[in-house]
Amino acid sequence: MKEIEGASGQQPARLRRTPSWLITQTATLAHRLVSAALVEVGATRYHYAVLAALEEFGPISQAELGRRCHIDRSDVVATINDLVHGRYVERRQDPADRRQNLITLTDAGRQRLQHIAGVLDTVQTDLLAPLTESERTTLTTLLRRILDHQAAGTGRPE
Amino acid sequence: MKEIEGASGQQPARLRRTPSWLITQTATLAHRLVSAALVEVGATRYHYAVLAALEEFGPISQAELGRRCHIDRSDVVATINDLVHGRYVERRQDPADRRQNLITLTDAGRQRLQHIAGVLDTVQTDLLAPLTESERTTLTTLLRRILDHQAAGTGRPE
DNA sequence: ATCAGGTCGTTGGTCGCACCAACGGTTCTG
DNA sequence: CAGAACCGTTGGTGCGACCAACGACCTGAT
Repeated sequence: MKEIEGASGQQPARLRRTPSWLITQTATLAHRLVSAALVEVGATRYHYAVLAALEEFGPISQAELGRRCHIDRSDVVATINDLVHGRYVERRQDPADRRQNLITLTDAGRQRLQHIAGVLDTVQTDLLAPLTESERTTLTTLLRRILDHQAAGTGRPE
Repeated sequence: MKEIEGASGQQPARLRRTPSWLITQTATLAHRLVSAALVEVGATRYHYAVLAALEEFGPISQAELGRRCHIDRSDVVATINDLVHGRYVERRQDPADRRQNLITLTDAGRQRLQHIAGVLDTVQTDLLAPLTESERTTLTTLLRRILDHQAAGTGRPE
């Protein structure tokens, strides 16, 4: 038998009061759920980000993809390799600027994105279960504020 | 010169609407800031967590430390090794149960914790700069709710 | 008293993510 | 035309989170 003793497993209060700790902790949790879900469909976070960017912005270069999704150029290469291999995107040299590759989303890619988005949506509702609808938007807003602030003002100019 | 062009670097809206994405994104940001700060004092997240737990709960076994801080047993080993090497904790076998090591915080360790906490505090205020005081507590509360819910109800019983 | 099953510390890996340095090819700019 | 800047690519680093397996040890049921 297991006997769930509630007395033992308590976290240090100091950690519970440290926002950055809570953020990374929550991220770890989200990470676990998202990863587990993505692994099942053979995808990765980078796949999702890149597909989403391509859907929204159309054919675009790898460097631009990296900038928009905050992914390192070198990691974009591997991601595109994967996606090309799965026929989700096409990579071809931009005739107008032979330094660049133009990445194009295929129909299969669009489907793929839809699929992954669905998977993530499921995880989302699971993760945010304890929050009301308005709380979720509040959380989203606060996080966005932090990110935008850091992107614009302090820190790197995105 | 750098010329901060604001027109190019926009993120896909799909990502901006995906909470789990925002969370991991924010975590990455927090991670970057925290790491940079911790590296300067030669510490790591695990160090902080372990020290905080020892301060709050007194002498305790490595397994228990792992449980309280959500750190894998094997990673606790390395962390304690580091801390022992820096004279911040002492590791000795529990005479009552020779399977366990009892980890004790030293005075230097207490100081160390204080120091690290100060560093993290600085990062915190930087990270949460765009939020008002009440917004910060809101954020903290929401994150806590998510974590507690997952720890208690769904998922693992902590 | 014994023995199976559980716990603990430890070793030795794996994997994803974020990042950096450097290279050749290309384009832009002075 | 020369140098600066940019692109894709290769190769490598480091942290954080995990997992499997081992010997030593404790405990409970028989």
